[in-house]
Amino acid sequence: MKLGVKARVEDAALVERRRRQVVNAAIATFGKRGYHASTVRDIAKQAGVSVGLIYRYFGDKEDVLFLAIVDVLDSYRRRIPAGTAGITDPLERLRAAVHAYCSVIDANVDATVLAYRETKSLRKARRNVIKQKEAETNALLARYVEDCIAAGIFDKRLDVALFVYQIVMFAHAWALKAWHFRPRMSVDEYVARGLELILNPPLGVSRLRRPASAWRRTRGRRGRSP
Amino acid sequence: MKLGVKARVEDAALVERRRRQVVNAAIATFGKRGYHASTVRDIAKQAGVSVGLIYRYFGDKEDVLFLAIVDVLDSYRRRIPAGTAGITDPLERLRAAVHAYCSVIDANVDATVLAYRETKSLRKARRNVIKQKEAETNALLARYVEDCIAAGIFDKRLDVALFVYQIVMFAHAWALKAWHFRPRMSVDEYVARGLELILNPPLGVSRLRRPASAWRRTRGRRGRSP
Amino acid sequence: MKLGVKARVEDAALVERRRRQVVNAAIATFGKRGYHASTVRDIAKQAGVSVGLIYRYFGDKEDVLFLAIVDVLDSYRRRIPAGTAGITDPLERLRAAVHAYCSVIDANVDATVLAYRETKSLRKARRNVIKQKEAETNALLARYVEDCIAAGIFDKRLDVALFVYQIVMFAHAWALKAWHFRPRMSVDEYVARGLELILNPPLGVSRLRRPASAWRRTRGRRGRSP
Amino acid sequence: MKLGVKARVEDAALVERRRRQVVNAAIATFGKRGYHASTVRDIAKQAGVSVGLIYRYFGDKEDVLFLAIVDVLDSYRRRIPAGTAGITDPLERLRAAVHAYCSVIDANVDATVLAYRETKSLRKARRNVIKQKEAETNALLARYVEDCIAAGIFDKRLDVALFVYQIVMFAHAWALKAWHFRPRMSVDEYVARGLELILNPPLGVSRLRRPASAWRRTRGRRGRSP
DNA sequence: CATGAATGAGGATTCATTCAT
DNA sequence: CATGAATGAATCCTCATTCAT
Repeated sequence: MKLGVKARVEDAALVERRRRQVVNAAIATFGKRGYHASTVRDIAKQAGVSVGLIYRYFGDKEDVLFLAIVDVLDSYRRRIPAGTAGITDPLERLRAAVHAYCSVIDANVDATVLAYRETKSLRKARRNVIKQKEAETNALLARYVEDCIAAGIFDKRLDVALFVYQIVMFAHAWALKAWHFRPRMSVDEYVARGLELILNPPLGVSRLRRPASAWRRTRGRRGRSP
Repeated sequence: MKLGVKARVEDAALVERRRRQVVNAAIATFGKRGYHASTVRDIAKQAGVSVGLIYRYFGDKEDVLFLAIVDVLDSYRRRIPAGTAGITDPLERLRAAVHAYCSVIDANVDATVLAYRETKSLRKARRNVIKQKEAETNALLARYVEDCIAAGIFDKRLDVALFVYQIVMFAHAWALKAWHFRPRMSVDEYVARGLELILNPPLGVSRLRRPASAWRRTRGRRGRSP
Repeated sequence: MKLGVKARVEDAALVERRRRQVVNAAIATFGKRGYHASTVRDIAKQAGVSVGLIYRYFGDKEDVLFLAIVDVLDSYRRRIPAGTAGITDPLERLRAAVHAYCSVIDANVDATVLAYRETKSLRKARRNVIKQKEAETNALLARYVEDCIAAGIFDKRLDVALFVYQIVMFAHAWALKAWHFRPRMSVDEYVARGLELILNPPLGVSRLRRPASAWRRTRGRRGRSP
Repeated sequence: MKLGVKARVEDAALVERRRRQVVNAAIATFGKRGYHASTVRDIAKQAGVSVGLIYRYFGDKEDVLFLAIVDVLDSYRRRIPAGTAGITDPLERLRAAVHAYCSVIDANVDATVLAYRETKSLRKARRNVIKQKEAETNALLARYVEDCIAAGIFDKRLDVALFVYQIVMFAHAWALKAWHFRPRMSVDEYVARGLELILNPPLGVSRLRRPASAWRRTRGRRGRSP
């Protein structure tokens, strides 16, 4: 009864296996044609099972979408730490994390776009689960960023929350704007050029302390005295 | 027969008026419930017209979606220049453009998300029109960025293409992640904090470190020493 | 929105007409094959309309069943008074009522059986409406019976409630056991023989007053002198 | 291969036992939710066996319904004689039979209603078996009635066939109109009051009036002259 | 030009039945 | 003999689209 989705089959291992089988097919199908345009029959065919089987492992079509999206988000949370394993230098670790993030997305462009397009097709409670999953991934990145701050690599006044979102959007953009980027460069190049743009400012550049009220407008030339 | 959508009614002015009426209703309806979950009846009711009428001004439901998305994208292209009118300082103009962009999006969060979610529901030819519209908006921003470079405010080696996309994603994020940002800050604060993050690097900060294997063409140390 | 069933069409007269058309078809179809075994398509075909149309005048298949059963019961309540119009002699009026009741049932055997079989397929609230309708018909008969008592034709100690149910069951039996009776006699004969059985005792035969508690058991010899 | 229902299991005693187990579950389940609304899984669960097992002892779902209804009718035929055992007075025996009949029905209201509702769901040949069973029960009662006539308790011109049906309908009404009667009286009271109504005429009461056109063979004035 | 009643193809879902273990 | 996972035909219902008024 994982995440509120209940199966009509007991054997937990079988449920796990069948659900993976169907979810993979669903990601492929939804990813290609979208949720509403995909029929349950399409998914069944793609998964090589009968329509009936799907309904023995999922309550309804929305359940399939839900677990598909959860699966995508979980793969981020699993692979980002995997991609940074063993790296101790905080900045290199952050770079590696971004690279890992973009790589998973690159391997799952359709799935990522799916998560964006169709989360709204879920009922509220489930949208919240999705947001929670996303928050967890963001927390991973936030940790790496904070490590950089702690190590003195990034300025301590860095706007961490927004910075993390900048990274997230950068990674997601590889999927959301794949039609633009993919014909023009590899993920690796994308990451390299993107990090260049994103990282330089935090990189030890001192930020003038600014009064809290001073958001917006006039920002004087700055920093980095020689 | 604007953009390949043809009406069964002659009077051009009427066509224009009716289409606007329907498109506005469609943006509201699609934005709230999504394209597939919205019925043509929903749109008709929202627009205060009959279902039949819609089919006299649009070929089918997809036509409505198409013109709705086009309308959204056009509003960006119209309002960004409007928001920068009269500003001569290149950097301030860019800032103003970003602010304008985020403001339009703020005023049309649902519509923006709609464009993201449902562009894939259009047939290929029309998706390309949408991409073209988006490219035009991007070109607008690129122009402002290049003005900054020309004015010596940004380093001439700035990765303009990616930088523009960074801005675009930043603006879109306000809609795509509205559930996160909106409860936490105003658009104005969002723009101020975001520009802080985004603009600093192009603002001529020397880059201290480069990845061992420098992606892409060599980039010399740079610029803009005081 | 008669009886909680709502149409998606405004024109009340049209709703009335279409519903009658569909209900008639439904009574025929349900009556022949039963509710569950009849498909909405069957009903549509029988009514000479499209499936879609049915759903514009009824919320779902159960609504059709409901209005079909209501229609049957209403026809009883309408035709029994019609069959007794002008008859002033209380006993003759009761006889006429029974005859009318059995005649309507004879004209609608399938529909009557339908009401018996499928009322349980309705949700509780609607079952109660049905019961109410039935009670109204019973009240009609009860009135006629009481008139006979008032006229001194029936003994005033007659168990009216049960007597009415006896009549009701007698009438319904013509439908419920149609397979038995119909090959053996006409409704007219059925009514005549039945009334013979049913009416004789109340017909002025004095009933020994019996203590209220004496229900059941020992009933002294009566009538029937040795 | 009882009554044309064949098992895929040899052991006759086992077949008997399993079928009883399943039939009991089926009566409970069908009785509660009706035949069509009950799934084979429901029955299996209620019986504490697997779905597969049911198909080893019954050909299909209809077989289960058939044997369930047969079982109900058989219980009538078994318990009516049981309820009259040892009673020699013909009238008392008839009274006892009616009481026994109503008591079995009271103990199986759902099952009785089931037989009414769902007999039509059986194919013709089986409906005939059911009718035959019912006829056998009726024959039982007819015998008791005729004994009363033979004993001179009932008039010999009594319309036996219809009189028996009157009794049958009276008994069935306790189930068919249970929602009405059960809250108002006990079975015992029901039987007592009902017999009062039913028996009086056969008990040799003179018939005062006859319809102008006397249906059926002439019936002379009888018994009990004033 | 505007309306909205009517259509019916298409899709989600259920459940009787089979069969490998 | 017993199980229950798997199947897919069958059904309800929706909704884009048409067309007579």
